[in-house]
Amino acid sequence: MQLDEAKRRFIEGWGTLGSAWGVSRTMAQVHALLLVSVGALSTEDIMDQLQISRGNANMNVRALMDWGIVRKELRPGERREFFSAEKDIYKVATLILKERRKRELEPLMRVLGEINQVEPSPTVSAEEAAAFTQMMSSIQSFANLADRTASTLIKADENWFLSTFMKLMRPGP
Amino acid sequence: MQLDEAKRRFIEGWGTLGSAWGVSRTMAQVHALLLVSVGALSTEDIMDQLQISRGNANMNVRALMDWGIVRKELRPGERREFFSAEKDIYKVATLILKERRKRELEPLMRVLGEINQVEPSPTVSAEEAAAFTQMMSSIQSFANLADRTASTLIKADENWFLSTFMKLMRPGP
DNA sequence: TTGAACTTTCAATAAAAAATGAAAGATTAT
DNA sequence: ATAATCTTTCATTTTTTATTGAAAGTTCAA
Repeated sequence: MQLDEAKRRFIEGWGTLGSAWGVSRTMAQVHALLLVSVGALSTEDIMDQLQISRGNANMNVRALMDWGIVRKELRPGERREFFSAEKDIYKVATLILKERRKRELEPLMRVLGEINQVEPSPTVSAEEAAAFTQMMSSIQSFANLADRTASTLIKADENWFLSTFMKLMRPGP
Repeated sequence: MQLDEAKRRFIEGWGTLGSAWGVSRTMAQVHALLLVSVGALSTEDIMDQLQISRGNANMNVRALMDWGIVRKELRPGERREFFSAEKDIYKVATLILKERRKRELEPLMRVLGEINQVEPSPTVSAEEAAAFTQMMSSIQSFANLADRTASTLIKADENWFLSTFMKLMRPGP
């Protein structure tokens, strides 16, 4: 396969994956494009290669910077900005984990904390209230597990990340 | 807080979480409703409680059954169907993991496998081709890690799931 | 200070995804 | 076989989300 064709396919596949995980297709494609580009790209480059508008390119590149997985690169004597992606895929995973934890896990835990005590009420059976409380507790415990696991992985360096996951996969003696 | 209000908030929160993870809001809400309901619910119950149409309720309940996290419950002498959710949250997590692995990880790995050899070409620098190949390899290695981790967790029983994650969080001596 | 080069914003538009509801399809009792 | 009851489908509509592009904003050199 030719390099261009391979890149095209990767960008498409990464976009599809992104949309399955709640990331907009274009944002994932911009990320993919930067991942497979050797140097940094300008907004214009991104517009050309993905056939998207200036506003769209700008918005998505900024979103990727918010996630911490794309950096702005300034060149002396150049007015315009260039962008490059973090190439270490374990670092990328860590940064994404960090951001999703903040954006999704934290709000969930807040809600769970707010609703875990239900007042006794004459119109509701004790059984029903108990079932609810138990379900909330078990979700809370799972969320806590996820939260602590995430924070451990986030703090860890890459080698530790890898080796710990390896242990998880093949629990040794 | 009253039980009804707490349920309402949970359903809303679960729906929001779902949409951040690429699951439609309504599908997540139907799941949440079944999670916090003591008995099984009929399609009509779901329509009433979530204020959605029959077609919508039916589609989402079937999707949840495809994921393996909701079961049909038939009652003797009743024509209509009732639905109930798997209440063990670790089991739910395992079933979701299993399905997402199949739907998203496998296609990604297939694409990566197809594009990892790029033909040498006179119009492309060796450096560029090498960078691409290296990036694809590193993503492949990460995908493999994720795949093997997922399959280990899927095969594991609940206690093992918990205890292994515990080890991951607090690596002991 | 002006204007050239670039970035950002945002109201309007387009595209994609989800929801509706009526009709068609099942299933069972009579 | 027919009717009653319930489920499924799917063309249409609605809602949500993403994209565009022109205008406004910024930065800097001259």
